[in-house]
Amino acid sequence: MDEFVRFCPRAAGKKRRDCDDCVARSSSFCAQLDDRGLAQLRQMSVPACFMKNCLVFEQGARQSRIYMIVDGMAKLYRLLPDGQRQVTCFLGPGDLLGGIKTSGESYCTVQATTNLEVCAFERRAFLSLLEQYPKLCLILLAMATEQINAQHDHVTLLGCLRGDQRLATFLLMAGRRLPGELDAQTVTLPMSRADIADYLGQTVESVSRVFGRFRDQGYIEMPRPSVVMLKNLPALYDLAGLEELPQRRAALGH
Amino acid sequence: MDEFVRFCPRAAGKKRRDCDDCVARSSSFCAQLDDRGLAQLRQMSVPACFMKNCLVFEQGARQSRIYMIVDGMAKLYRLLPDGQRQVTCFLGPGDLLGGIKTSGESYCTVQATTNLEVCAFERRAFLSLLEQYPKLCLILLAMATEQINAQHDHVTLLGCLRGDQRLATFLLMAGRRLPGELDAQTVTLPMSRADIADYLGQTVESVSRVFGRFRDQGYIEMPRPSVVMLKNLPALYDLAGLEELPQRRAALGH
DNA sequence: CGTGATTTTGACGACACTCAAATAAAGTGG
DNA sequence: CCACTTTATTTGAGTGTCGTCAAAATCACG
Repeated sequence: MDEFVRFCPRAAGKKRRDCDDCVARSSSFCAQLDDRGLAQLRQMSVPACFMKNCLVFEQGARQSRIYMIVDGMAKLYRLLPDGQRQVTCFLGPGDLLGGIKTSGESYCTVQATTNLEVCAFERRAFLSLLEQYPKLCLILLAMATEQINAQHDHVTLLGCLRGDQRLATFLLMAGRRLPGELDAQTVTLPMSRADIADYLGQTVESVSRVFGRFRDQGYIEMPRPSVVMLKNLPALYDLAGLEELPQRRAALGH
Repeated sequence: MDEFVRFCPRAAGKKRRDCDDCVARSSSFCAQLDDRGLAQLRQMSVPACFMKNCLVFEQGARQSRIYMIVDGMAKLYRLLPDGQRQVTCFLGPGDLLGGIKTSGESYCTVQATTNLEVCAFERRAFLSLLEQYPKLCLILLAMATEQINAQHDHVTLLGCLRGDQRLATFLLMAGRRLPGELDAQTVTLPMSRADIADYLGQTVESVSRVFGRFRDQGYIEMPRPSVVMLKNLPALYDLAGLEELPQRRAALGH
């Protein structure tokens, strides 16, 4: 446990959070374990902390641990040789960091977007638990499938949408995910404009311009850059375009 | 089995392929099963066929079957309400169609890019086999993780690269995957320009222009549009940019 | 060999990027 | 707590890339 404290001084004095108080207990794979399994999992887990901007994993490095986010947000990105960056996803409470890939090589860099509270597992111990609990494996498979769908969404966003449509989609996504009502009017963005830009495949300037246009059009208000109040949800949904699943048949080929 | 024949008349008279002759036997999850498991899997599987351009799954439809590609290529795509299309990936021999998601809802449309030979499983039977063979589940998890990585690559391609870089990446990818040597000079593209464009997030015209420029620059030769000879691999690799993993540290944040 | 679909090419316009500077916000030390 | 420094965000002007529309050339198929 000592080892983890260095990531976050505040972790030192902190009492361990009870599993029953943990978001993951109901939302993540923990929810599917029986009491014995949970006890086993808890025994092999260690609470840990990463400060904002801390690197959790680095692209190409071996990783011997797996983390589950308990609180905060992390971003996952790739760096290109020419210095460009692509943020592939933002992960929050209940999400796993480190994947399950056998090789143990990380193709992505994972960085704490906010201060991060996690539950840490030794990769090897976690894998052996997997073998004992086939059901757990199915759950991870379901989680992986969801991840794939999320990536498909992202690909579609990048491949098909204009800048304003991308940001509208992003804001609605953030509104649904972050604390607040479902009809969320106020969204607190835990990431910088640069993070958003690199997620949306655009430059900071372009993203900022769209923010400005949304403000001028009355779609949003921004008391601070990180606080966005969605004042015209219909307009944003209309822009986003990815939301409703099209029911019509493929008119292509055949 | 009757039912499957309608997809492809040619399947009717065809003798069942022996598992030992199947690409998947060595490359896909079949490789990891013991004799008993393979026998069980084989018993519950049915050979099937889809003709070129046939829809295997439709976006939003329930799917009661899972297919493994034995021969040919399929494309996976999403349709947007406005008619735009995003091809999220091309799948080949050894790849699974239909995912394992519990809901059984397909978020993507799957269409045969070439005539397709598959091995069909009832979803329910397949899932019960999963519970019997925990190891199989781990393999699927590994496959899913690979898919996620592939999607990350795609996201990065769409988010960071210019048109010429995208096509260069695509051609090299195709060269590595399709039949032919590793130093493949000649690539036979089994998909149309429209498919490539929708995969690369561009219009047919833009893609065609890049093809033309590559030809003019001597990077490639095209006896026919579907046959591309890579004449200057270094130049293409240089353009692609995604290939080499950057070893340098993140200079961001922290 | 003729027909229809795919692919290529051209001209023009819109969107997003680059570079540069101003403004606002956040962090630091007195 | 305030002035100062540093960083993040916004705004502006000019350019390049890619999309749109239209037409020609090529390819695939019967």
